[in-house]
Amino acid sequence: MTGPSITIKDVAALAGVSPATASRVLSGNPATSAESRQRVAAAVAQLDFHPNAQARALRSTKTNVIGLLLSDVRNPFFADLAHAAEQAALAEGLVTLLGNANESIPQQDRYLETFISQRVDGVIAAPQGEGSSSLHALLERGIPTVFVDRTVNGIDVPSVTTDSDSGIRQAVEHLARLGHERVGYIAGPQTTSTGRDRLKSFSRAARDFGLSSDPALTYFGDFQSASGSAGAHHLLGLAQPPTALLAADSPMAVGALATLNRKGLRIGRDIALIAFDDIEWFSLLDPPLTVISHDVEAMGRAAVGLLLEVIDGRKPESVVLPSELIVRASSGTPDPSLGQP
Amino acid sequence: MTGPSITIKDVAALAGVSPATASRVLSGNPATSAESRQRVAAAVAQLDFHPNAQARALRSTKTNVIGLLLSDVRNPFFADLAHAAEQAALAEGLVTLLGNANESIPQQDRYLETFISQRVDGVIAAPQGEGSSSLHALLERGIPTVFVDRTVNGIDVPSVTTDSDSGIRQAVEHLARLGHERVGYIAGPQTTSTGRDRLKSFSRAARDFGLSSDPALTYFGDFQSASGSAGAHHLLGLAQPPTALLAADSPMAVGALATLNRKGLRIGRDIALIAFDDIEWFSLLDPPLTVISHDVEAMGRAAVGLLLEVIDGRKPESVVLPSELIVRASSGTPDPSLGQP
DNA sequence: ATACTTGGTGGAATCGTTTCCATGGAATCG
DNA sequence: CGATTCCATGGAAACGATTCCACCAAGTAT
Repeated sequence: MTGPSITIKDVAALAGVSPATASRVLSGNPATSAESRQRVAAAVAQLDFHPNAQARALRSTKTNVIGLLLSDVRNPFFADLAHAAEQAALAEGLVTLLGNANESIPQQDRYLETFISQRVDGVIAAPQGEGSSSLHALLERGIPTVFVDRTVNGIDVPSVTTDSDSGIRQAVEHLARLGHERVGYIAGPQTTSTGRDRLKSFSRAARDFGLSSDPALTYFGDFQSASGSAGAHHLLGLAQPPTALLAADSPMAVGALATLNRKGLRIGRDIALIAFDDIEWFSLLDPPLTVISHDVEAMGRAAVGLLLEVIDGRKPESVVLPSELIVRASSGTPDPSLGQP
Repeated sequence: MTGPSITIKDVAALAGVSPATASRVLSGNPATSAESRQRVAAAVAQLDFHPNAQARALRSTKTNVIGLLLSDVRNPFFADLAHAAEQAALAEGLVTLLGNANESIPQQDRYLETFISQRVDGVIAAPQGEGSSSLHALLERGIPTVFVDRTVNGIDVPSVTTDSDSGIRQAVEHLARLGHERVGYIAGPQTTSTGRDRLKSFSRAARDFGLSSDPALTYFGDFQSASGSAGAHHLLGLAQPPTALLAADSPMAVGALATLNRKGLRIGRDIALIAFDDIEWFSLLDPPLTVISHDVEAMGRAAVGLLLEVIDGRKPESVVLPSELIVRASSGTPDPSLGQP
């Protein structure tokens, strides 16, 4: 069906030059005559030649491929991030090898091994857990790496993260002002830096603004929607249930929302709900959801920018992007009749 | 920083065998002694050897990489599809190179060229428009290709698509039963097969069930949310506005939803809304959205299955998956006071 | 015993590029 | 006008794996 594929030798032969010259023309090497350039270009067009990226990479040790490792594209936050990073990379002439770790360390390792074997020029990762062995293998090989969204303790690579603290603090203050005293927190997994940081911020803010610091008000989820449902269910079943819920990411907020709806609670009246991560349609819900928002697009772009610097051999500073509260109708005044059994 | 990388020769030397034998051990060739296997394995572990995928692919003409070309990962439908396909591929030992065409033909071509250069083992594509030049280049090279979600007229490759007709017909019948006569349709771009097929199904069903076939009731969007907003705005501004809206994909439905909310219309009472594509949180809206649902997970798996068959040199039959209406509260009885200026 | 498989092995060619090095001609300089 | 630089070029050696081919030792059939 498919004959022997056309190589640079065929192009060179047709153009009447040597493969070396053809290669120089193709790579834009200035040491070429106008004549050669023109003839090679014509031959390339005529043969519809596509250089073999494997052979090229083998010789030049540059693949123009980067690896993007994240948890789950189905999470809108990561989908936005993937889109932003991929588009930014494309603008720099890099294509993206996508790895979905599915919040699973073995699968993360699987993809990191693949990235190493593929000799990617660099890796952008939202790492799981505490430095897996493959993560160390990556760094020991000196493969340029940046972290995005999350970091790993004790691994010093440039990162672009969100300053969750400011947004969470605003959210807690907002709830406190409205008179909430018991706020349930659906936390992310404590094996991720974002999970830990956001919980810490929440606890500190709760203390600072005089909210209950009852540990029973914290439920540990896994950043996926089912755990948000379970968390809301659990928290509302407490002897002293919270009057407001704060979820550490959007899928868990969606899960919590489902539970609240199922229980017939009126959001924004019977109970307040705030989500970390803004998603386009959160503002379309009834009531619209109060959220802690951050600029995911900027995060993706920044990650690619940092990675390019690392590839260039520099050691860029990490970037921390702000977060802020966007108040909508889902966070209302607590109902005094609640929480009084 | 990073020394000369370790090659199979280093492994062979350490194991006291030839590179040929080491290679055989690594690729599971049975013509190896237990002794060699054991020694090579030990050397690989000790050196933390990762074979160079480029060199391997160059010689063996298999990359174990497939290209996945789709429109936009931010569209939950494609995110689900990407996730399903990627996981299914991974289970077969293939990694996925992701290309986001962004509903743009030049960008689609850019990625297809990349896939060709990367010598991917196969391509799963949700194609834009009518066979671009790069799409033909792909097929002329005999690169195994399957279409997913969409097809292209005149290009005969196996595909896995949704039978939109059944779902749309059910939706139209449902609306007709409720007494709706003027149903606005927010169509997808007519440069995609899904855009065309769904419009055709809608028109036919509208005629069959006695709905108005006023062409003004069809608005042509581009499968992205902004066009859904614009479409709803336009349709509601007609002299005889529709009492129900059907959007051909979920982002456009979200856009329409935003417009309806902004106009203060009560969905399910003042106006009915149905979306093609079910999204987890559509059932969480107030009111929950009536949708035409199909199994995206199955679609992704089927696409990988077909691709593997094509790679194996077979010529599999295309797969058509069913769609069905899921009635929720957003599709209600038309308000008789509407549409009577 | 001789011939003939069998199974493991190593040497060397090969995949398609890039890049080092040498070369030859034209242009520039003293 | 001869010597030097400059530039475009081609030949050939890499890059790191796989795989063809020949080989040798040991086992089996004659």
